[in-house]
Amino acid sequence: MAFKNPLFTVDSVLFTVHNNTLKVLLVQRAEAPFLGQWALPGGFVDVDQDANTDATAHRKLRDKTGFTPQYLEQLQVISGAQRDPRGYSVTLAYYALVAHQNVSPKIASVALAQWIAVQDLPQYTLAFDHAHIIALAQARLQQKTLYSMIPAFCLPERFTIAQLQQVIETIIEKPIQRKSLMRRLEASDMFAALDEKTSSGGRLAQLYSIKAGADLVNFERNLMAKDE
Amino acid sequence: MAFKNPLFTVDSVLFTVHNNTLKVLLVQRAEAPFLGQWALPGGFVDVDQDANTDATAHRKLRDKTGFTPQYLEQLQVISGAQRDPRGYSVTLAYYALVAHQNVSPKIASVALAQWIAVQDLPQYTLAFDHAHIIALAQARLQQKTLYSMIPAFCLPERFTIAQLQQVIETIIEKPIQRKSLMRRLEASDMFAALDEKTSSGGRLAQLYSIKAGADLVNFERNLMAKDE
DNA sequence: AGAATAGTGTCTGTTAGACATTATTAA
DNA sequence: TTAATAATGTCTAACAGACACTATTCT
Repeated sequence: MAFKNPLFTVDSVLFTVHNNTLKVLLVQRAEAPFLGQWALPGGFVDVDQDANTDATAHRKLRDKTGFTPQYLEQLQVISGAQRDPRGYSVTLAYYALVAHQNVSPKIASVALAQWIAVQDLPQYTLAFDHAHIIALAQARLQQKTLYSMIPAFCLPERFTIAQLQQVIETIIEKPIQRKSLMRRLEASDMFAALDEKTSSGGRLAQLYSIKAGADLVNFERNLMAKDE
Repeated sequence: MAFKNPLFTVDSVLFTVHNNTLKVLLVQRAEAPFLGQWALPGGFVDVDQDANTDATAHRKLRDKTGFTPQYLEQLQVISGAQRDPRGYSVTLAYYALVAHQNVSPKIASVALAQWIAVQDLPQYTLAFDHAHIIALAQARLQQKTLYSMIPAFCLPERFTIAQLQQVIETIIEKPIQRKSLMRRLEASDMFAALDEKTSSGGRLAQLYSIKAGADLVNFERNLMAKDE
């Protein structure tokens, strides 16, 4: 076979929500090209270690955060001759979600990894076309938030409806009706109401958790069909 | 970098609808492994010819059909050590749509390519995990048919609502309401009513075509939310 | 006229949006 | 008691499903 095999890498856009801000995990590149610049965590498939590319994405994230994300899904492949100075490259991008407090301590200990607010990204120069990949991932996350409970994977194990609402509103950058959220939470059958409530300044709030082994439910309609 | 680069290939699941049957284009493999068996059209990226992997998919389909599909979209990456006897492999699968009469004559002249009804696939032994990839593509096509006009890309340039309805019902394997389809056709603004009608046994039917440069519209709800 | 197919009118069902009302807690 | 937050009740809006009805064409 006379074909030059293009470079194949796996990169992940790991999101979290903290302080009503959507953040993405970036690492400082330790080698050329783009040495020292911020980039998505990722790298080459290790054919001896990784059962498949999902395993590659998980392994690379674990190396940087010490943790496995609560949600991980393929985004898309980006490819071309110009996007990597080393030559023609093919990158499989994933996007992932994690609760902020799950990884926060670990991150702090790795000086080369850092959460950066998506809204601040214009102030950074990212390696490769990683800014573009993050934009694709954000758009996909926003879209999926309209028809699923995917934002629940940004929350700690026990959480309130108000917390879920906050995370959703942070992701889609629009307010939603609490009532609509409660209806969906009920209908999805993904969550269990715990025998516990939590104090929040007024009436105690019911705590929920994701049922063990619950699949992500897709609703038949989107929230917020209207533009504002 | 000490990593063995895995094999990277691009394969496409090209669908069409003919005689109320969903069909997929398969080609007979001309080389080992799986020599002579039916497989998806695809192959290696040619870094000198292909601007990106989309171009690879297009080129491979053009080689087999002489035509460019009306619609082409990434499906997902499938990877692992066991799926190709030559070793660890990574395949980017696309799915694509074309109007049957656009490629039919060309196919006939290429003995190595053939349309096979999806419902007949259990009778065939496909190369690699291509049967699995086709199943993934079919599921995605069905899902997307519920919230977009994607089936329009299986139709000739000028078509009637009845034809569109037939194609949709073939893809999702369920009947839909003609009225609902008309409402969506109107709302989507993707189609132009031509100054022409066509005879079909009764009242003449309005002909439509996809507006030049029209983007595929996504609706806010799915059709057929109910299971039957 | 009658059969066949195209297109419309309109009522129902479901679920999201809006927002008022009630419930519960801490200070 | 008051402020704050949680939860519910309920009306409206949008749009898909159902299906009757009208329109147009051919034989």
